Amino acid sequence: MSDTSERPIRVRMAPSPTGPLHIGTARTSLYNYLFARHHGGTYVLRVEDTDAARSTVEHERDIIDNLHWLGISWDEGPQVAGGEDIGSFGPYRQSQRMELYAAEASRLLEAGHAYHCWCTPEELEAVRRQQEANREAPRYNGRCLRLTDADRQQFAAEGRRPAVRFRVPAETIRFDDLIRGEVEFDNSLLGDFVIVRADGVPLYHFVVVIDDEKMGITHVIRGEDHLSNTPKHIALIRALGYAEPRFGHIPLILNPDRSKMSKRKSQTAITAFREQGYLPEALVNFLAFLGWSPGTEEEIFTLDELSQRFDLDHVHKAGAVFDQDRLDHLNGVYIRSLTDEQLALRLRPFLPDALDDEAVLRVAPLIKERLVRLADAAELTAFLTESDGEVAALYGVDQLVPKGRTPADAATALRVARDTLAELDDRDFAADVLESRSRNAADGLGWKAGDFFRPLRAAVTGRRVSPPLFGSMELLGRGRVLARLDAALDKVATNGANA
RNA sequence: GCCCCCAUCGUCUAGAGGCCUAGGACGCCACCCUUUCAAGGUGGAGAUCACCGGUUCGAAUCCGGUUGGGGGCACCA
Repeated sequence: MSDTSERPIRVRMAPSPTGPLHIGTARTSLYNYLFARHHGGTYVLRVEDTDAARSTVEHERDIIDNLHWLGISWDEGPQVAGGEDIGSFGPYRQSQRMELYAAEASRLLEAGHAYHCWCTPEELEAVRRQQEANREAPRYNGRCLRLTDADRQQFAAEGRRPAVRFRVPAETIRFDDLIRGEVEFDNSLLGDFVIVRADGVPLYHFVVVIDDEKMGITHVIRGEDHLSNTPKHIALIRALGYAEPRFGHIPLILNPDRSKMSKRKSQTAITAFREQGYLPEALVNFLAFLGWSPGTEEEIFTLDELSQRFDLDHVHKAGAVFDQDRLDHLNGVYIRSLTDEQLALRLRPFLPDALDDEAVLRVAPLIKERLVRLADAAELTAFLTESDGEVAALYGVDQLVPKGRTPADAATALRVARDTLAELDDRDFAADVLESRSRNAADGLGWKAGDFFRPLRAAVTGRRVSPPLFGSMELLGRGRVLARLDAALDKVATNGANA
């Protein structure tokens, strides 16, 4: 067994384009990236698309785009947009490496480390069911290991095509996991597993081992769900005469019920987070802390800072529940750290075209402090673009009338505000003027501020998630504010009379 | 069923024998600030460190067991 510690560090991420970039894949990729950067190693992207039926170019696009979006870059990887592969260990798509896998399978076959299996899926299923009924471990019973040549000819004559099974040596496999320490498995408990399907497609456990060797991978950092697969990989590595890399298994990201995070129970696609307006900086910061900490009480880090601080010693062993509240908080922190100009730029794709760039820039500082996700901006600023009629439909009388007040009270507040506004001409119309006038009016009535401003807010914005009242009025313009006030007044009058 | 991994506030975590009557953050509650919503500030509730036993003068920290949780056992990755 060769010593990998002398080799230059090479790590990889190996996403499978059978779905959009998953939050767990993103986190594993991030850890590998940080590990490579921290140690000055090489970071490789390899696309695991052997399963042609489930892999799509759209998913590969999504994965690559979103990895870029997160700020994760790689030193070697597949060519995109008709370009060349980057790096000399390619091709970096497994679908382009099929001859290699076939050659290695033949090698194993010839050496007697693998054999043909003619069992049909139905036969296999029957055996499995029988084993379950007998409360035995579900594993291959080794039937095709004892076949005669006559049997084989018979199967071939029936038109059956054989799969290739790896003959797992009955031995104890030990390895020193980078995160979990010494781990030991008894491979005699394993059944011989398929490495090449009957249709000639090589399977994951097989190709991952071949590619990690051929690409010179020294450290395999992956999710804990692969811990029990590692003894299979090591057995394969030995049979093929490869160098054994170091393995490190990071804890899983969990659903709130502590099961492995899944699409069924949680939102897992990075694209979805992106579309909701999470900042990549926030997501990266959040993901890094799901299973790792710098060992101090600091918690806001950029990608570069993480690269400097990251090390496997501080990676946890226990799984971590994905905490949406915490992500939201972090996102707010990052949004607030943006300048108005930066925020406006990020906000642009989330706001309707009807708002021109200048309007977006004016809106940015108004909503910055209450923005959780960029997509929320659409709701916070909806009052700017909706027609007055549509806005009027959004609120009901109950929202116009504060608790403990009557419709008549609400009408008074609205009227005072409208009359105050009417005194101002367009030139004077400014938030600070309006604000001081309104406050005086509320004072004059001896009203609590909240009771006075609540009908105003509902009338002007018609929104539950409220932008700052006076800023909104200024953005809207005097004419439209007056119109909305009048509409609200009508509503209170008619509904109040009916009540 | 078999194998493996894990176990500090609801959640993310600090903690690698005495600094811990266990610290920070999110969330929650209260107050302050703002005569609006947030943001911000201050304070509070919240963990007998899963349980039992051992080692030690001393254990959240080391060892063993128990319980609980998770993962794996595909002609998916």
